[in-house]
Amino acid sequence: MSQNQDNFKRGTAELLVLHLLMKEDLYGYQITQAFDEKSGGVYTVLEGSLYPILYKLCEAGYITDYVVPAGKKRTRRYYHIEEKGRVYYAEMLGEYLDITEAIRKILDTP
Amino acid sequence: MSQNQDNFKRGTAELLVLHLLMKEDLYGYQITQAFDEKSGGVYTVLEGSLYPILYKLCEAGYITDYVVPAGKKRTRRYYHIEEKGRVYYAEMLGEYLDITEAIRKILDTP
DNA sequence: TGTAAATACTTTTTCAGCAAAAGTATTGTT
DNA sequence: AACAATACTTTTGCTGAAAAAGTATTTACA
Repeated sequence: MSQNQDNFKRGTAELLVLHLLMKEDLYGYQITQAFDEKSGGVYTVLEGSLYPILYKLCEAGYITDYVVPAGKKRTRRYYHIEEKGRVYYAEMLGEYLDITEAIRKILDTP
Repeated sequence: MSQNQDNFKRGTAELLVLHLLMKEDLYGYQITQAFDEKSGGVYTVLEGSLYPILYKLCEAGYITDYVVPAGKKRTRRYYHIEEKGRVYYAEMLGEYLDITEAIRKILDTP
């Protein structure tokens, strides 16, 4: 991934995580997979980026987490979006759409 | 402008500056005005962001500059895009479109 | 059965883009 | 005369994310 693309992605991982959690509870590793699959391998979220986002969203009360056993010793930490998080998501999506629309206007592409 | 929108804009100012210069030579202050007008006041580039971008593009050989008198003591420093810059712009635009398309897919919006 | 790949999560370091802010000076407007 | 707009410059600080390295479990397969 190029330096430019890293910049263009900035801030969107948080938006996209919330979006995915709108549909169902997911655990960390599953989220990285979803990014990869849905984007056709174009959008990657590294673990070092994803987990801090999840921790931050938890602390802010936008999402909550719970642990489910997976195997004998392994656990999966699922994340669940709260109502507060849904409100925040809607707000953030609006801001994203406003900016991309402004960029589209400056580029004057249809 | 919200913190989120600041993030969503990241890297796009450089792309948009090059885009504006594709049509005509412009000087710094004029570029900040163009961002404002074209985006309907939504996308602002502060001078502290714009000028470093222009200097960097000059150093990289993507654009060149020349000074034109404006009044008795004032000058305007115009920026002109070079062929190398047009190539870089096309590349950068492709990267921008690829990422926004990937985001659109993850958001699964039409 | 052993070992490599995939799954699952964590932490640390580093860096680039940009807002914010403050400064300098000229020109136009009222 | 005073204020707003024009024109450019420099400094400081913040933040998101890449990169990288680490730990451990489970599955696939040779």
